[in-house]
Amino acid sequence: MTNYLDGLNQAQRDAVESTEGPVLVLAGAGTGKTRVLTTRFAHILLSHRAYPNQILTVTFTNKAAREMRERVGKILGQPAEGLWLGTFHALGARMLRRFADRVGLQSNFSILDSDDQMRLLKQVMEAARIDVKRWPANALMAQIQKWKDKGFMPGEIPMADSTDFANGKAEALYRDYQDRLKALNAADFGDLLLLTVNLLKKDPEVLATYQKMFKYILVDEYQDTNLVQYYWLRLLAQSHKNICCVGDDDQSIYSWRGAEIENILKFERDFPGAKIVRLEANYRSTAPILAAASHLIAHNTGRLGKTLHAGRTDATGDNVEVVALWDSEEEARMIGGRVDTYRRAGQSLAEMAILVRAGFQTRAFEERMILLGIPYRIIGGLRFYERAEIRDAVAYLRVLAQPADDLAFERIVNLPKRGIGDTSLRAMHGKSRAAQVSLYAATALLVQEGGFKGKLRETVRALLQNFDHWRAMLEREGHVVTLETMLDESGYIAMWKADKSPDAPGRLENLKELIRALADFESLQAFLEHVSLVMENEENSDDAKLSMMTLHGAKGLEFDTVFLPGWEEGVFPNQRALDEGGNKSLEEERRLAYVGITRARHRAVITHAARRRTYAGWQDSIPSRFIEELPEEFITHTGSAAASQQPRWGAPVSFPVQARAPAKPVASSKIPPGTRVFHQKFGYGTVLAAEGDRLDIDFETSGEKRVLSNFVERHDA
DNA sequence: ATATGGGGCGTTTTT
DNA sequence: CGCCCCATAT
Repeated sequence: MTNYLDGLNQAQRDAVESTEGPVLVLAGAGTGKTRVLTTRFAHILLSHRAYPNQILTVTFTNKAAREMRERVGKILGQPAEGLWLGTFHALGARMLRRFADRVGLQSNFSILDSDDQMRLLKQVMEAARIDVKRWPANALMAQIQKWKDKGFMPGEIPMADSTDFANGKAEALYRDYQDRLKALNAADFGDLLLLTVNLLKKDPEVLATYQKMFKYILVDEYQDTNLVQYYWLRLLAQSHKNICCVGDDDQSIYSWRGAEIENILKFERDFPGAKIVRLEANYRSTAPILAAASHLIAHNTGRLGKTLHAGRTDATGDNVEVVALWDSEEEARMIGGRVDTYRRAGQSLAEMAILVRAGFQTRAFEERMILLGIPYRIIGGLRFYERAEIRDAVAYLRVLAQPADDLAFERIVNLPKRGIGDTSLRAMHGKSRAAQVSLYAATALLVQEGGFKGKLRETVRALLQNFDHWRAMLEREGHVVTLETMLDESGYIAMWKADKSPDAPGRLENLKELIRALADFESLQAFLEHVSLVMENEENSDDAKLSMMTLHGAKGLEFDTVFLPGWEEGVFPNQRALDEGGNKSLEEERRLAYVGITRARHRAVITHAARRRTYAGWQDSIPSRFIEELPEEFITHTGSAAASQQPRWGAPVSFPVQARAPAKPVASSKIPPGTRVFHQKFGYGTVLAAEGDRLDIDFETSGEKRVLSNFVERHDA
């Protein structure tokens, strides 16, 4: 029974066995973080320190939660059930449902997705007569989310976090928005945490319930927690203080979502007497890959400091490749070719991945793979439940489960088209406001009072009758049959069958899939919870496919071969991030690069192109500064656009550990107009003008371009 | 009430 | 470039 501890190294074992008191495990990439977490969980159980439901285990993604659940089950030798194991949001929802009445909700409240949120907010803004042209709703949404991330309820916004949005009305709009949510018996994603923390703060009984219950708390990816999540953990851990947070400050990549890297940096202060365990032996990657990643991340400041070393003896391997290409199409061709080559050499497609900075980048590769006949899968693209047809079907279910859900009702009231248009909807809204009831109830009232005319009246009456009928059916025959019947009788299925567009069959297929999935749940309620919080692209993932995903989506995964395309200034590091967050964002981009490289076990291929196709033609680009930050001795430079006559690419690096290296305007002043220069991508040219760190250069082969000064070398005659 | 077309936009990352 | 939103015509 103790063999689960075998095969752990000293540090890992320490992390597993230090069960009492606060523990921070600093786990570098590939150092067995998940293994430590799951083993620790099993250890607590098997040493009889707690029952399964007395351990709270929090992860960031559903994927991680699922994996934990599986691995724990394996150690225990039986499926792990009744656990408090899940994402912050799922666990928050669970607590909130139990005590919903204490925050003014009913326990069957709906969870809104971002689309619903936006529509609701727009309605709120309209009602407040805000000029939506001047003050865009998405900006306010972002602001509200930021407030929620920090744990502020309306009326609690400190001066420092106020905004001049809509002439200072933002906070009032936030309050309106929350009021509307409550009236709809709904919560948005942020509420799942915000309202729960508020509840724990304000209600000693609830707090005591959970504090007593959770003897042990395990937290994955602690570096990505934001303030509410931190409050949530601190409140729950206050009694037993057995909290173990696992994280890696070098992999903190969610600051845009409110993650506070500070949380991990100040753990010792928040939990006095905390023990710190460092996991530094990497068992995943070859020495060159580790060296590349370590060298790169060393350019960041303010790290807790960890030194990854190879934990395996067979860690030799090929250098990390940096491939310079002429344009983005060649990049796609080249990577497609490599994938094909490796596949023919016997490597499984399942062991290869293309990791991009932003979702749209996968498109070029998709086209290429289709052409080559290489099966691929996009991970984290449109999630299943975000597809229109799924959201429509779910909206039907929401109305069924909760008639007060106006947003769902509005979505399907005229879908398929029934002739219930704007005018009718406006009448319903009017009645709803006047009678202080939901849209659904207001519509029923209108029908009773003879509010609709002629054919419309019959249509509306029929729709309401249908819902009564389906609701009765739900009682009698269960949710699966009901959904099938409802989609059929409402005409929704017929609508797609009549649709001639090429994706209609796929949508029908998705609906079938939804019905199949529904069968796995014992209640409609449980299913709706799953759909809004958990449901992902659950492809039949048995056949080997090449994976494509964003770097964010790749965190926690590993592959034999990893392709990292688009390492160009503006793309990666991303221009927006740079514009918005300056050096702080640059460091986060660098961490993202670190995450990318460390996904690779044996082979990492970084590429960059000199010209990239954008929506409006071609755009020139220069190599990412991150490329210069890699250790030359572990890098091999190749590619059609690499300067073959140059012994080393990007040779003179004059800024050793400077984070914002290329921003130095010094270099350009040294290169006056008229100077003949050489650029790695564009070849020889003459400087036309110098401006800050940028040079306008007339290249002999490619014409006029603006480039960063430190990418050119002087070539005075 | 719906269909059609022009115009204006925007592209980071996710629970 | 393609998408979404809005205004106008039927």
